[in-house]
Amino acid sequence: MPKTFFIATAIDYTNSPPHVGHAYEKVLADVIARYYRLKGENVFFLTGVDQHGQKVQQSAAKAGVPPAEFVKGITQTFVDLWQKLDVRYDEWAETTSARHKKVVQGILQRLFDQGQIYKDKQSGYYSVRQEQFLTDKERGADGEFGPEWGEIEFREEENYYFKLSQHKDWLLQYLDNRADAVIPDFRQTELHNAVEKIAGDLCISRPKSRLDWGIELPFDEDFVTYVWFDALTNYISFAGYDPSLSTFNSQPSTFLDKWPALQIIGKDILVPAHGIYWLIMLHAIGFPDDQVPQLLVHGWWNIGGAKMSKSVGNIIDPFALIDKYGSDALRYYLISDMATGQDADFSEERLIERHNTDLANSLGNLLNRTLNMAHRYRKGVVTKTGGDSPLATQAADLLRQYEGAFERFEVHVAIARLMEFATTCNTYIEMSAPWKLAKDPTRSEALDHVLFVLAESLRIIGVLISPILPNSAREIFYQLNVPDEGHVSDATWGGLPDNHHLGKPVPVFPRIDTA
RNA sequence: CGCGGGGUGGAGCAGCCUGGUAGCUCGUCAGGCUCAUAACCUGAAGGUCGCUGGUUCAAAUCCAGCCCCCGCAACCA
Repeated sequence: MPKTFFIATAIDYTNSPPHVGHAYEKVLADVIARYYRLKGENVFFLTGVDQHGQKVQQSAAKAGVPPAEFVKGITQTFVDLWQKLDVRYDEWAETTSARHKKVVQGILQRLFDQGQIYKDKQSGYYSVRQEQFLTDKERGADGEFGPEWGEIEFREEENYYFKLSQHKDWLLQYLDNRADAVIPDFRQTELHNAVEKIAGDLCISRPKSRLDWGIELPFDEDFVTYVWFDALTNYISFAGYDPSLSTFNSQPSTFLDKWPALQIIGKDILVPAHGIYWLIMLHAIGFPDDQVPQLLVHGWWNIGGAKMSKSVGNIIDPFALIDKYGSDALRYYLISDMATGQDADFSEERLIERHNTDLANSLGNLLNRTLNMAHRYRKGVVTKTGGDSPLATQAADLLRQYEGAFERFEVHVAIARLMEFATTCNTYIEMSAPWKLAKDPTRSEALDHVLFVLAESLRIIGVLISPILPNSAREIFYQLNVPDEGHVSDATWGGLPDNHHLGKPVPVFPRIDTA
């Protein structure tokens, strides 16, 4: 059985509904997942929600409903969004599920038994409002804690700690030995620098007296697990990991077939959550180095150069965009207009521009004019002729560059190459001027050649654009009257049969009018 | 001396890892075409690739120093 390509996104926090940033990460994962499916690989795409924790407990209390009920409502908005955006995942992670709880507790118990978790007493200044201990890092320039922390009191509290610092050297060595542990590489540099500064251990519990919306520690019923061992564990608990089997190789084959994952996360949760805590957790429970997941770190959508944030109130609602422009238009904008790993600036005008320029004017119009000419001059039937076409060579180059870009997760580059090919086809039409050939009976074969070659080019574009625009690709196939292609090998020249009857042209990407 | 990112024609960006005539979209100007979604194609104007040094036959790209902008408490991808 072939190895499964496992791709996971961060799980979203169910404290508030999704914004366009959430949408980006899931669409990026979906596009990559669809690309691997197109390559014929088994794909396991995992995404979901993080439902526990303080903020949820607070928000629920504020809304006057129990946390479980509150979380259910927010979770549904995420599910609805993925449905609307055609994000097709294979497994859905919810941290309140019994299945997940069992794995979290199993892992905690094992680490506790191994002496990796210990109890300790912490005392210091504590912010009641923020529900956290404050360190000197939180002090302002004047040496005092600022008003944002509210009431400050001195407090003593017992908690459980995970021996994080014990694994620091391992993590440094792992990062040194694997250049692509984190993509892009500057993020790996950032992580490496952060790891070198690891000083203390990791607090992994909260006393129930101040937080009870979480998973109870298996060895102490007075505490719940704090976010790290709860949320991060989802990547293995929903993939079939069995915590009762202590060695990695004894894990069930359903798990071993999938793992390790490619994990897509935002730049804010690389350090320390995923880059440090998660990787060390896996190492501590016995995952060998070659089974440590690769982290693909993406940037942020800013608004006019400023960070998108609730407090500023510049959150972009993805539902409104889908209702206005459609799922494919939003998917196209998000994926094409951001260089993977970098930040980008979100603007609705830009979304419209990219849609009109690339999809309507270039690709959509190419399909439309090709089908129109085929119907006008040849009653919709295209005939194979001898002779090579420059487009065949270009298509082969395109495929090679497209695949190369995807292997590096530079989806924006793959899209750019696709659009360049569409432009090449448009230029080809100008050069060969089919409308002139049609008037000259002696050039009949040349006309057949041009029309056939264009239809074949469009078929290939349809295949290659399907991971990004699943719905539009289907429409393109329908109008070309070819099967809904399912494999990247269909993107090689020569797939279109002779005497092929093309469908009727209907604009696939109507221009978005702003006037 | 904290960490990281960015500084490329009027605007927005790619290229930088793996040095070799500076590319894309929008905008402007001129032309062409008429199959097409007022779409398409060609050409032109417009850039000291933040600054200063260095390496090299050759630097936007590598190295050093400097300047400016952004992010690194929380909400949060």
